[in-house]
Amino acid sequence: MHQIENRMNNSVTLKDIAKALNLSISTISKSLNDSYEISIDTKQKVLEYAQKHHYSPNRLAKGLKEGKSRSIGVVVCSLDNNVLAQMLDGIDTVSADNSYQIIIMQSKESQKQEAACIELLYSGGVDGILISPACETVDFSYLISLQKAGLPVVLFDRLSDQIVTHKVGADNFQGAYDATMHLIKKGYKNIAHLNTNTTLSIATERLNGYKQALADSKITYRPELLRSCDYSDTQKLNADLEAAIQYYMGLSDKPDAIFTATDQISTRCLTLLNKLGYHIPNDIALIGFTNTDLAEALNPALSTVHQPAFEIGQLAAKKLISLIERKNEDIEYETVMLETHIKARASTLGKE
Amino acid sequence: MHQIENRMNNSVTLKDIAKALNLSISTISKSLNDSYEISIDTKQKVLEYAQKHHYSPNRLAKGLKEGKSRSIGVVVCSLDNNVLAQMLDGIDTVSADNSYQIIIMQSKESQKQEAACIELLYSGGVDGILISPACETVDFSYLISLQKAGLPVVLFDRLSDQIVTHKVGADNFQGAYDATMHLIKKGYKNIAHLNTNTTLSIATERLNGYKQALADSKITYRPELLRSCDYSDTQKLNADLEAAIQYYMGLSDKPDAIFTATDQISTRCLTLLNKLGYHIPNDIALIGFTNTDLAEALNPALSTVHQPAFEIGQLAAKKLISLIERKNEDIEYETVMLETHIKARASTLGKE
DNA sequence: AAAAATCACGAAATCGTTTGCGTTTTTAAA
DNA sequence: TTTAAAAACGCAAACGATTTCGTGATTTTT
Repeated sequence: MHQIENRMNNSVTLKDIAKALNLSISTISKSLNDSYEISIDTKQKVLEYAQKHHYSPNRLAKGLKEGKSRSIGVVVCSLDNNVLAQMLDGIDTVSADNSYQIIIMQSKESQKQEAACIELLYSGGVDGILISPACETVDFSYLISLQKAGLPVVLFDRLSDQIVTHKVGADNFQGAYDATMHLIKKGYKNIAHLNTNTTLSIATERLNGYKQALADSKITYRPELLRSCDYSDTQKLNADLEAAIQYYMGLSDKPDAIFTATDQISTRCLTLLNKLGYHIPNDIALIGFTNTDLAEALNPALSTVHQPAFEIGQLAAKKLISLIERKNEDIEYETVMLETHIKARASTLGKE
Repeated sequence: MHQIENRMNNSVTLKDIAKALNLSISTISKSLNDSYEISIDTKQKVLEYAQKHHYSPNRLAKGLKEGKSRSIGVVVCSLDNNVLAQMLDGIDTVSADNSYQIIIMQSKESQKQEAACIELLYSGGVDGILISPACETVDFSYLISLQKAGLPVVLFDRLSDQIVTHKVGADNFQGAYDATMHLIKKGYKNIAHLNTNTTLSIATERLNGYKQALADSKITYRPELLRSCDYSDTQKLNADLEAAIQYYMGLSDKPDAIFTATDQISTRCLTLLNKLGYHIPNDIALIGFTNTDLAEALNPALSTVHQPAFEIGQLAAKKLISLIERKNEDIEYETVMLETHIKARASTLGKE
């Protein structure tokens, strides 16, 4: 009874094959693993039987025995996110190529939930963790303790100085610099910047790029042109954005262009500007970070800073797998920032 | 040596706690599972020690023992897909609430790769599988054999008659019907339909809804207004779409509106129409299935058929979990089709 | 005070693998 | 022919958890 009830599924096990072929379990195992200890004849028989009966090793048992599960945990703030979806695609592609499964979990931007995800992944025996930290997350001590316990961790997308490991992201500073420079070259002088209210690397780096471009162009940075929006939920974000736009437009020295820092902010800002009746780019120009395929089709076509999301995912996964597969050697951790690309479109057509 | 090397990670095990507290492994296990066999004092001590040392049960071991892994396999054609991302979000939300992990795999629309995914998930000991089949997939026998072997399977998004189980999707027929009716009410008479070249349920149902709406409105269905585009890759899709549009516009009796069947087709069609210099909706109106948040911001704002993707994901996950958790009872399988919603915007403003 | 019941805990089997080592059989060398 | 060396295979422990059953110790009942 019990031994049948508790079977994971009806799949054949080594024991089944052993019984059927009148051999021992270890012989079966070794045959399937092509051990030198087993004769060719026996191997042949075993392999044949195994294929005929669709034997596939139980990953749980194998994982338990070997101390690894050939699975990678991925923690992101949300699945429903353009850029992240592309990164996940990249991660999955590389993982699949190396026969790793990925287990994706959502932090929903909550530090607490993120910790729960990591905890679950860890106890689930993942071989490593890929993480794009929640914007709430300031304390990396938990992750660090796991890392010290031997769990390979790689940061992607959103990076942090608080933990020493491989990190893969976009060159946000340069991207922001280029975007701002693009505006300046197009003749815009009063450039506003809409960012998040977080301390995320992507936020600060983009802000710094913006500032640097201004400085290099001898344009004085006007703090009143920087607005930060609540990133905790969509409702608040929209409200903050609308307030920011109204604020900008009410300024005596109005901005003539906006550089937006994230996907969400960029597209919503465009929507809101349209809704509030402002003409882009005549009333105000707009360029922003976003990876949407629809930039071209927007009203007007939106100039964007495009990041190589798929490639970031790929590289991050490669880095993690390399970490997993040579745990012993001591490695030099590196931070890779992939180039972004400016796609100039109608929303930054230029003055006059 | 070996017993340390092979440790999954440095996390504490029951054995560790047993040794530290000078108790047996079974006592520890029972304490943590709040067994009546253990005294309150002992439980207290064990619990305290466990918490202090961040004990968390090894999921592999637990899964192996119990014959289940508290994980759900999800197979989709792609991660980088708006609608699917929303569905995955829904799936994940419900799964997390019920402490299941989800393992997502991509079929990339390949039947072969899909089979490999399922195989991997099965041997990985998932407790059930959620699948939106690849468009190549015509043969469900493999999935059916696993199902017969006791693996709960639920179809979502793309449904099929070939397998008997719970199925959750959008009411595609009604959605298409409503979209076509919307066009008709707005005064359009020559309504073209752009669909995929697949035999997917979502494709045929939407086609049927389109036809029914025409029939109910006494408009004769003109087969020459139906075009199917290659869905295997983006390149071909774009080429086919452009050809289709040129074809439509070259017709002596040109269509005055297009109803597009999928997210990809809808947004690309809009982009292409703009690119080719046609004015929407003056030259031709457009309505299509898509869930993009950007419909409002497109040029022009795109009328859409919106499907409750998140809810579909949620419901599918609920159905699967119910299947997993009462395997024994015999269930009546049902197919649920959630309502879609027409969002009328500028791209179907109406004639004159 | 003796018998019975209850309580608190430990030993051991089990899930499906892998693997070091021992054992038997065959083959090669002395 | 005797001995040494491969070759081919089986035994058993181990991974970490759960669970059945058995066994002393304590408490309750008679």
